[in-house]
Amino acid sequence: MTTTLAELVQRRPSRADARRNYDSLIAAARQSFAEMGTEAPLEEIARRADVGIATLYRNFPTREALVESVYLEEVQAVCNAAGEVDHLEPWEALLAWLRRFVTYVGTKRVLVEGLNRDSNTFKACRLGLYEAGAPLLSRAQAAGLVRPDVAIDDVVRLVAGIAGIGSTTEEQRDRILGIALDGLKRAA
Amino acid sequence: MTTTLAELVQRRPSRADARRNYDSLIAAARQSFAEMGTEAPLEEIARRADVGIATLYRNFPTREALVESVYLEEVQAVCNAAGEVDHLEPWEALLAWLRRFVTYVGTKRVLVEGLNRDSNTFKACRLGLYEAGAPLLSRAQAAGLVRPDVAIDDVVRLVAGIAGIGSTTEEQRDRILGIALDGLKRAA
DNA sequence: CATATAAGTGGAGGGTTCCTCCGTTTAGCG
DNA sequence: CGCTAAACGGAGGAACCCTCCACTTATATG
Repeated sequence: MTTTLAELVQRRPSRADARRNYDSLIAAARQSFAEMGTEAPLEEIARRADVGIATLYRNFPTREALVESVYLEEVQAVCNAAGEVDHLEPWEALLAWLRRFVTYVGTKRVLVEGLNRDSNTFKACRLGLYEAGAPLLSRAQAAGLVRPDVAIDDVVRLVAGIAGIGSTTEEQRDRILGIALDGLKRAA
Repeated sequence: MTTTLAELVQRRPSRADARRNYDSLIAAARQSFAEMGTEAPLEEIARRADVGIATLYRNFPTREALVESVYLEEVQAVCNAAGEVDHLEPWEALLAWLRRFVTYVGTKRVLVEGLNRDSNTFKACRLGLYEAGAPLLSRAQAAGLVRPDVAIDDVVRLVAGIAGIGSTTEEQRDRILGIALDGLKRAA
C-alpha cells in the first residue's frame, strides 16, 4: 500500500520560531541542491538557513528526508502543470505536458536526481505524476492518436529517463523526446 | 578535439609489484562500485586491494580517475558486443545490440552512473559507443527499416536514458525500450 | 652476483563533513 | 506572570578525503 502525495503533508513545528526555521531550511536546501546537487554539505545548508546543525537534523533526521521534502514541492509543480494544458487538442495536450515535464526537470537538479530514487516518498511522487498525466493519455488514446497498449507509468518513466540524460543539448533532448513520442503514436 | 577510446590506454606501472597493485585496485573498485555505487569509500577500496591509501592516490589522483578507469573497461565490453550481432538481419542486429546495451548497463552500476558524466573520458566513451553502433544503424536504415533522419548519437543517448531509469522492473524497462524503438521505425 | 637508485610503499596527521549529546534558551499556555 | 515543553546550537567524536615523508623494494647495470 503506497502512500499518496496528499498523505505526505509534512508535520511542521507548532512554535512560530521553529516554523520559520523549517521554512528557511527548505529554502536553503532548494537553493543549495540547485547549485551543488543533492550532496551539498548539510552544514552549509544550515548556515544559509541561519540555524545550527542540530536544528537541521531535528527537522530532517537524514539527508534523504531533506531531499524528499524539497522534491515533494517540485513534483507538485509538475503535477499542477497537467491542469494547464486541458484546453489543447488531445495529442497536443499530452505533448505539451510531457515537454513541460522534461523542460522543468532540466532546470531542477533535485528532480533529475530524485526521479529514480527508491523510497515511499518517491514512489508516491511517481504515483502523483501518473495521476496527473493519466487523463491526458486517456484523451489521446480515446481520440485514436496514441496506441492503446501504452500505460501512463511507462510514459512517465520513458520521459523521465530522457529528462535524466545529462551532458547533452536542448536540441538533442528535443530530438530524442520526439523519437520516443513517435513510438507512442498509434500504428498507421 | 575529443580523444578516442584507443587513446585512453592507461599508463600502467612498469614494476611488477606496482602493476599487481594497479590491477588489484581496479578489481576492488569494480566490486565496490557495484555494491555501493561510485561513492564507495576510497579507503575501503584500498583495503580490499590490500594496499595503502597513498598507493591508491598515486595510481588514481582523484576518485573520478578511478571511476573512469573502471568505466573504460565496461564500455569496451559494450562496444565489443556490437561485433557479435553482425550475423543477424539489419533490424534484429540493431535491436539485439541495443537490448544487450540496456541489459548490460542494468547490471553495472558504474555504467549507469557514468553514462551522463561530463569529462573527456566519458565523451570518448560515448564516441566509442557511437562508432560501435553506427554500422548497425546504417544497415537498418539502408534496409529501409529505420527512419533516415535518426543519428546514432541520438539513439545511444535515448537508450542510455532508458538504461538509466532506476527503481523499475525488467519488464517495464523492456516495454519502455520497445516504445522508444518503435519511434525509430520508418513511418509506414 | 652486488650495488645503486628510481620506483614504489603506507600510516599518521590535518581538514571536511556527518551526527549526537546536553546545557541553555524561549515560545506559548494556563 | 510562572512554568515547562519545545527548541536551540556548539563541541566533540567518527568517517572519509588527501598529502607528507621516512622507509622499502624491484630492477638495471657493471
